[in-house]
Amino acid sequence: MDFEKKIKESISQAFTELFEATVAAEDIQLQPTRKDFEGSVTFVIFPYLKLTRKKPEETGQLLGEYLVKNLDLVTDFNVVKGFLNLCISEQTWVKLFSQITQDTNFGFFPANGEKVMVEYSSPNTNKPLHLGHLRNNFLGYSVSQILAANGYDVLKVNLVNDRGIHICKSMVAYKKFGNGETPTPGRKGDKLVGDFYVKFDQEYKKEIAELLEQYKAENPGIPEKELKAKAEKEAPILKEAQDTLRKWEQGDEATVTLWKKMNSWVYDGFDFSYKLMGVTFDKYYYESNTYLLGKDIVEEGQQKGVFYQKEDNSVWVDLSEEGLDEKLLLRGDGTSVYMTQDMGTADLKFKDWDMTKSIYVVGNEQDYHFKVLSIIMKKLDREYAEGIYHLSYGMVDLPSGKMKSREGTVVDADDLIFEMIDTAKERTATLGKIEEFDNEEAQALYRMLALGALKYYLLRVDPKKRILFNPQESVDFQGNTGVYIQYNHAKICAIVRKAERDQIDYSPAAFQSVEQLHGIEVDVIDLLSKYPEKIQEAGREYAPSIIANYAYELSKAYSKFYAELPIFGEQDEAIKSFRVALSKEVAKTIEKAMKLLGTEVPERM
RNA sequence: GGCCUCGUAGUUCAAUGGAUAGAAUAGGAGUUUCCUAAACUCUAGAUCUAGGUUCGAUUCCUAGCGAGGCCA
Repeated sequence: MDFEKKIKESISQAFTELFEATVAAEDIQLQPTRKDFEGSVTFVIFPYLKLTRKKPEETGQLLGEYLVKNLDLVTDFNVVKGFLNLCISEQTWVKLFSQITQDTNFGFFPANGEKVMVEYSSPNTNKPLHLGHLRNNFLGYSVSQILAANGYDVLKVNLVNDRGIHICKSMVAYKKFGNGETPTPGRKGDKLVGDFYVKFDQEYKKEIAELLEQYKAENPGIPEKELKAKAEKEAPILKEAQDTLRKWEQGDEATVTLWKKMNSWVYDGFDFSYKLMGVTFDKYYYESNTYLLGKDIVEEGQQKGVFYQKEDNSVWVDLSEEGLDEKLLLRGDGTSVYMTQDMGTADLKFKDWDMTKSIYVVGNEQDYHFKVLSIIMKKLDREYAEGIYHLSYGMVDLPSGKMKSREGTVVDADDLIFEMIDTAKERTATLGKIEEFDNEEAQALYRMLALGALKYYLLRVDPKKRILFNPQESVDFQGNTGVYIQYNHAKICAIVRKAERDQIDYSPAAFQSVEQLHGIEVDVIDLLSKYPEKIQEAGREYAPSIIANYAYELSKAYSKFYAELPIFGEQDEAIKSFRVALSKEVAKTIEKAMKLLGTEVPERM
């Protein structure tokens, strides 16, 4: 912010002149003044007492006097203990606000020439998307938007886990029980395939139980645990799935054809869900193309002496220097592990997109995995390794505990969104504010509100923390919610429409003469001016929650302004113009911030 | 067992080492001849425990307790 820089410079100057001490302007930290005290900006004196060799109150007094004398924009000050609170002139606020309104790129940073890749979603193709995926998708999409606003060239990618034993399980169950079923409008492809995955598990459990009885009869005296483990390995349907996987790897035509068919059903289902939730990707990767990558890197690591081979030919990396243990990179029989693949994919990504940062939006159960991946790529001197960042997020749990797709306790993504849309519809109907909407407009609004509520709910929380989701009461439409923010936008749109109708000029020229501001107006300008900092902070921390909380704070400040101060009832034309302009700027900022969260805002609601 | 993350009002979330720990919700009390009451105002309510570093700790360090996760 412009005037804060001036204050810092002046404080630095004051230290030289008053105390013969050197304090660099850029090292000086200012913070917002607490609401209970007079002033807008606060300088904390405590850390400098050794330099000034005076009591905090005295130091504050001297600095305060200096600033008032030397800086026009500081009109007054007060000192409370070690805190110097500064009052900023109202002309300064009006000027600052006027600059903001004229900056068409406010909150967007120019291209910085750096590329970044954000990998998110990364679903398995054996089941539909659920609540946990929603958190992932919203986070990934939002972080991409935030980084783009910070000037990065962002590529959003989805690495689909389309092969492996899980999809083979669905295939086996489909072959056995599918009767040639195909997706229908009422049963999307991902749901259909997911149902067969569940069916597989049911059959598998049945077979285990049967086998266990048989083994128990045959082997009296052997502990049940052992027998059960054996049954789990020997169940015919599992064998069949493993056999299917082998056939797939050998390129067996019938197997590959069925695999392709079932996956294509799933992709159609996912496309629908992604569209519904409003997320997009620039590029897809498929594990069926990447799962064999990485073996050459293992070799490279051995040659460089970073990895080593054990007697059974397995390859390992020793991470004890980093406080971790040894990690397997290639099995004795030469087959890959997940890490092998991820190493290969990391190189592939870099070849495709030459990025300085590579963000992986993946749940926190993989913290260890990504820690290791990042260390390994550094050991291999990959230039992008420093930029690897695991955006780790906590699970979304239900009151009943963890969601388990096999046990049917998942909250399905589509279902949840549709329920939210219904809730939005009901609430809107109760309020009866949109009678003039046609059906299409109404549907668009319901969707906007539903997704606004849901996205805000999942994004306002620090990603690291796990979320307890109570389907009955969690996502609200009142209070600290996405809908509250959207509501403020709609209210402002009504103001702006009226201003246009009344032909009110709210350009800077019309309000530059304003000399007196209400405290709430200063608060709103102050918040508006902080928008760019918040964008930077959110980009630095990969934290949409910072944007979400900011959007709420701004809305709340505006709401208070709206309730307490008249706009069109104001007699002074300049003030009236100013208040319209202030409203308009808040709406613009809300819209921008919400867009970074992947959320749209309505003009009426 | 080893390692990682989290622990703040009844509940869901905030707080670059700064002042009297903010919101929302649920509870209590109010506000609509005035621009959208999905709102606003007032009220009551919390830092897991014990040490340490610091002028100052929700924040950093150590130990413990509790929740979740990862690795065998």
